[in-house]
Amino acid sequence: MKKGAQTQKRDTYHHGDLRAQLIEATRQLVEEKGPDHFSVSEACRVAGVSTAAPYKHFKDKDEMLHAVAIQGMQRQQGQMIEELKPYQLGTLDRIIALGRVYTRFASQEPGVFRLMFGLSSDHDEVTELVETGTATFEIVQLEVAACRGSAEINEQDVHRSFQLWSFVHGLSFLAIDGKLNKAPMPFDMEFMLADVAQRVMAD
Amino acid sequence: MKKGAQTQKRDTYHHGDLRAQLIEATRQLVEEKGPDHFSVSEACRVAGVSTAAPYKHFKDKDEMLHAVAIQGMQRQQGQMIEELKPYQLGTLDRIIALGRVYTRFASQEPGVFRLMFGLSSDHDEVTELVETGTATFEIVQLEVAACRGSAEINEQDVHRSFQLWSFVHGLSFLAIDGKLNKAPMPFDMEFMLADVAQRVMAD
DNA sequence: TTGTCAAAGTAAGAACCTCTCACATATAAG
DNA sequence: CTTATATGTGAGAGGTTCTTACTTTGACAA
Repeated sequence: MKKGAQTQKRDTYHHGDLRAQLIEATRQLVEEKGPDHFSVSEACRVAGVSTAAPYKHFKDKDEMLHAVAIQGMQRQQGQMIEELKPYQLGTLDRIIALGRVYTRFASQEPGVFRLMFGLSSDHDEVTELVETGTATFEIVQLEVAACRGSAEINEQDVHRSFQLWSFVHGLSFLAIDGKLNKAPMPFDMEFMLADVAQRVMAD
Repeated sequence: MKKGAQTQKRDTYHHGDLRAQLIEATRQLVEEKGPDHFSVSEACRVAGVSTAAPYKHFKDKDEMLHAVAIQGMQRQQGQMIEELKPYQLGTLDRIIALGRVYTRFASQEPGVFRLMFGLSSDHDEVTELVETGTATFEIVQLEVAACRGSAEINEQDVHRSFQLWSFVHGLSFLAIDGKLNKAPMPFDMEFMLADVAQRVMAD
């Protein structure tokens, strides 16, 4: 008889890979209850360890959340690279694909997405988070330049990339906040992405 | 000798206007420490009452935060109406003005802005919040229609309004998250707003 | 003027929470 | 086999949210 997926039991004193399991438990709980309303002790219960255990692996609660945010950024970036594959370099479809991944990620993992951007915890100071974010934005900029037929990013490309990022970023938040379904007409995400991509990339 | 703006003293047993003062204390603290890291007891210390007092006026912590979010929405809406005044009806300048208020509000009150949108607390169920938000979006839609020279909002207007909203919403978040200053060139917010407004409103 | 009631405060405490400390146990390296 | 180190635990200090029973006070009817 299993005792609820809630709590893990273990026969060894040492855990094996507590750090990874705590991150996973944190991710789950953040998704379930939201980044606010997450508690370290609950993560401990899920992982089946004492409430003191996490502090061997993380400085504090915020660092646990940071770890989940970092993994989220990496997952998001991975999905982008994957999604680009079917499309030919230099096409608008690739820009649209990046936007699709962004909004889809937010919809599928709203808790983690909020963690990545919505919290006030000083993310500036988490270098790994900043670096992953910068790398992802680099991908966008390169795609925008490629649409011009260039491999070099110029000032206009940066500008357009920020416009695209702002748009999908806001769209994602509005989506997970449930603001889009209040519209009088059905909301067509794919059309919205394509329309904006075309407008921003137009001369 | 004043005893630090920290704690209010009072000679009467009854407070007078505790609800309002608690909301103000909450707003201050949310701004200072961020929506996460806000504590009811600290607000009580600021207001100079026992930690049980708030529960005569609010169901729980979340309801206090909701109250601040609602006031934020109302303040934002007020600023929009004010900012529109100098500009002639039906001009792009009015669209730009709305965007300017949105991003400016976020920059000036990032804590409250995050509270209004960034938290997972079920804002759907706070009718006053939803209603104010809807009313504000109505203003945007009317301006978009007016740009077409119409007083009626059609489907395309709704569509464009969502594009504009998404954009300024995302831009605001990126701004308060400090993502915009990483750019290689200086970031010109006003130009960005104007450029996007023009692109979205173009035929 | 006075009696009573409801509104709005308090003190105390239950049930959480984060994080620290001293201590226990297992693993890997010599 | 011994020992150092990494990784776990139990206990607890001090903070938090929220409830309960009690107190104070202002308002209003008699």
